[in-house]
Amino acid sequence: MLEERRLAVLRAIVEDYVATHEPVGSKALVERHNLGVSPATIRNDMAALEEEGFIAQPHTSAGRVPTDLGYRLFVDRLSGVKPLSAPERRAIHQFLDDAVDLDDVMSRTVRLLAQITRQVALVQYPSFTRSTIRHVELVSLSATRVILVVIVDTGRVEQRIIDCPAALPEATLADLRSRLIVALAGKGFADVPDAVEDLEEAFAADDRPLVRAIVSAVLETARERHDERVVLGGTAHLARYGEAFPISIQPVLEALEEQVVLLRLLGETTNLQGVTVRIGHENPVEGLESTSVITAQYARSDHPVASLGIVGPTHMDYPGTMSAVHAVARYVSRILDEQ
Amino acid sequence: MLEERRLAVLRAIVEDYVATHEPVGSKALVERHNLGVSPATIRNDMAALEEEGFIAQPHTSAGRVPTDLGYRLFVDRLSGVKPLSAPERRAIHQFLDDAVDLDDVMSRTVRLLAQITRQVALVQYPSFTRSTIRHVELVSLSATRVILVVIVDTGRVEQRIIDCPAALPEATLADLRSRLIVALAGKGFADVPDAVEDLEEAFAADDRPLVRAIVSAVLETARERHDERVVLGGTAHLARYGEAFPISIQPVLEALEEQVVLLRLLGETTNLQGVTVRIGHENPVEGLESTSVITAQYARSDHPVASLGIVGPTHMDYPGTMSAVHAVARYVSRILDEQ
DNA sequence: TCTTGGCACTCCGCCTCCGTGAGTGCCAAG
DNA sequence: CTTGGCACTCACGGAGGCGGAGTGCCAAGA
Repeated sequence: MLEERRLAVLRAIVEDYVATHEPVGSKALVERHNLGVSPATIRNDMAALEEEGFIAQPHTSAGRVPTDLGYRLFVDRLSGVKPLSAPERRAIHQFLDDAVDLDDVMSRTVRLLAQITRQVALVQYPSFTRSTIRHVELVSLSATRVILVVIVDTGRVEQRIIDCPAALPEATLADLRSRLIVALAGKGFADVPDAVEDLEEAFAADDRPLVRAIVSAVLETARERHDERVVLGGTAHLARYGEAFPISIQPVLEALEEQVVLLRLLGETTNLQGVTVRIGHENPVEGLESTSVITAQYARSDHPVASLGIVGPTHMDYPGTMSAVHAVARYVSRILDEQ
Repeated sequence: MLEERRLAVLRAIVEDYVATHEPVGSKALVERHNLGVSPATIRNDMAALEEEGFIAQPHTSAGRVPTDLGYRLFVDRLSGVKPLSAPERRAIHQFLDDAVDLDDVMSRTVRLLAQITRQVALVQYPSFTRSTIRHVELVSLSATRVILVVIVDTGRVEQRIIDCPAALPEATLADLRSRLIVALAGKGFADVPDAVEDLEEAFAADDRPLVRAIVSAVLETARERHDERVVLGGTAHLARYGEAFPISIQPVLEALEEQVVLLRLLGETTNLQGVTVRIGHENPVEGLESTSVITAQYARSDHPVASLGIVGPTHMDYPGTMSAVHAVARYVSRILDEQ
């Protein structure tokens, strides 16, 4: 009961601070939320909460501001699920249903997510490594150049141009193509090395260097996490918080320019009801200490294939943003299944 | 002689303002540049320059700041070419020589350009419409689904999945594939409609709906300026100018999110020694009134295929940035020719 | 043991005021 | 046309002075 009110106070502080971006005091708190006690009582609770590290004062005789720990507790135990508004649902449908191909789905998703959350949005392309190969094609461009095309069940297509060490007979190419298809179709990317291992032996000694060149290109395509492509959108939202943003937005923009960083943000997804929240210093990335990242995985045929999410200031509307991210991820999964 | 000194004064004002980002006064001017006359004389020149609209005062009794018109005159008549420094040249080589494929060239170029100019960089993918088709491939995924792959001489590969109205016999597909290759190889995209026009007639009536579906996909690929893809980098540089940036960076970030806007910026390239400069209000885009855009075309086999460039505040180092953009464009052309 | 009103205290934010100095325009003399 | 002199303007920065929001503590009441 005592403990309970303290949590209610923390919740109220988070909600008010997110709404106003200003330190919140005891008096304002009892006025806006009917807590049924006096400001003095609240002050006692606040002192306790501060002692425990959930809130802090920017300076003496100012109101309180939630700490990262405070937001964490809020997200874990205090925030209910805020259902999306009807217009938001409609926006999701309208936006994504018109997508014509995978590129389109990805770019529409990132714009959609940025728009409804009013934050920076990240969307990762379906991962190769978690997908299966649908088809492999070899097309000769010239005597010594071949283009390798790999088609994956999520709709992704990856190509790579191969320079052969010597002229490549059409017959050999045709043979290799059909063998590759047999060896790889339906396989996951992790299985590629095993699948192509013995391929070379089926060919005459003369052809082997050529075959080897092509096989190694296939292997590289599988190994190289070329797949891990992330699209970014809504960076303009960062500039919305003039001085209100804890620090300069420059380090944030810099961090977001690095594909590696984006992957790291989306990568480590520990599932909490499908949505992961990383708050402030919990982020594994330098420059994003004063931002929170909310991500969710999306799936194809119930197998997770990649993640999407948003980056925003720690003082964001967690319930609303979490359900938006969740909803978009689910809807993207549905779109992928339809195709 | 009189006219000449006035221009020298304008040049000095632009140079000082670009260096300091602070309004420049008559006294500081004679101190830093040896103009051989007294501040009072400079003041007369300044009054004349202001009258003509080349400079302005932020407020009474402040120094002068160049106007868009002033920068324009500076760029057109006053700025010499500033050669790149050795480290910059080296950076260009190191950065771009390692590129393995077109995607890699594009992403390296945008990072390079952002790094050496310290501005936001834009790089457009080689345009389909200005390229010729090297190869066309049709691969069946299932009975009714085919993937169309178009390979272009700049190294770009575009694919599209086609849903056929009925099952597609392998023989028909093979026939169509070879006819398409004959009809399209070596053609420019503008010629595609003519080239495929009569294709349908070679097939049996039963097959025609299928053929038509595929041909129209080919046409769409050619028509749709899907090609016009632009990559963006270095947005963090926008945040460098804290309050120094004329206005908020938000509208700039917003404008740069729109692919259409990026294309417009890169599109209208009126050649001035290979480099185009658009200053402040000369920009055809809302939100970029206080930025300048510097672009250059790059080529493959001496035919321009696309543009690249940078966006920065109007008070930028024009000579240095122009030669950087120019140099990178030329080097990208060279890389494309090598492949 | 918890709650509450009272009270003194702190300190940020904001306003005003004023001095300083950089910069200007004008003018008359060279 | 150039130059030094001069009066004028105005942004900027620091000092000072409130006002008010917010706190912590305490003693009394439930």
